[in-house]
Amino acid sequence: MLLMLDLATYNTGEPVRLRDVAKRQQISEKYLEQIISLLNKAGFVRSIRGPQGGYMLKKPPEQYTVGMILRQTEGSLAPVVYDDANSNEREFVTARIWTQLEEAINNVVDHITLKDMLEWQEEQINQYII
Amino acid sequence: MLLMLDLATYNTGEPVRLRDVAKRQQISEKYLEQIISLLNKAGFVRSIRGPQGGYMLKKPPEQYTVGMILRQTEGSLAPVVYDDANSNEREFVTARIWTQLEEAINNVVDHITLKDMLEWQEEQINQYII
DNA sequence: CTGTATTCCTATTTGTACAGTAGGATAACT
DNA sequence: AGTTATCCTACTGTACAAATAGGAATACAG
Repeated sequence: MLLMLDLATYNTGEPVRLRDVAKRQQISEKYLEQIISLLNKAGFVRSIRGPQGGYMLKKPPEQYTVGMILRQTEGSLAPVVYDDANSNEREFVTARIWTQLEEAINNVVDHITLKDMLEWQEEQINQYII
Repeated sequence: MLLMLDLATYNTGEPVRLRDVAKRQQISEKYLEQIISLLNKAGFVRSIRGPQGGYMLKKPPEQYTVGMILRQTEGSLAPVVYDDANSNEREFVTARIWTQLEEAINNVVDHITLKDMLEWQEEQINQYII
């Protein structure tokens, strides 16, 4: 999440190195590698190898929702993965709760884009100035 | 959760033994002991020791929300516990997302009562008859 | 064409929270 | 007194995210 937000923040046309993201977000470079690998395979970012290489968002920030990103980097968004094989009588009622929760969660994360987050960052910076 | 639903289902005035809950819900009795201990300390159930003992809901099913129960049995409901100590600039934006998620989740679980779940159970049983 | 910077790949370790196990102490009914 | 149930506390297992580690592949710069 912070990784994608960082790429959006430095979305200048020049590729962004993981080393810089790691330094800014205080996350180990090795860990970022694994996360970005998923985002790369999902086609969310463009990677450029070698010196002056790095990563860039493929699309503008408003086209990435938090949901899209989390679904790639975490597995599912549901607090409990609903297992069809266990859909017996005993769990029918709890399954109904998980479904409602999943809908509520999706409704939040699918309506927040990277652009929204960039704007929140702006607001925060302005707070310090005033 | 299934434990409280079971107590609600067999809410006749007679105490319900954990052994019976364990058998019905296929959860180990020893595990149920630990869960009910939390619910007991929270004042949600009345316990009666000795032979013919067991547990009973203190209040009618419509006065227990899923949120109340989960907050006792699980720790917090938030997918990530928001740590004030880390509320620095870096996490300001993500904290805002967690807050929105928490609100959405609470909005779901605080509006489902044990009575609702009992009714869902009824619906399910009727399905099999028809 | 060589050296260096970066992504890429895969395996291993660690931390942690939830689920489950175990053994016995305490209380109350008959 | 003996049995039935709750009560208490400590330990074990397991699954998953977070983090670490070492090296292979690629591409630029001189």
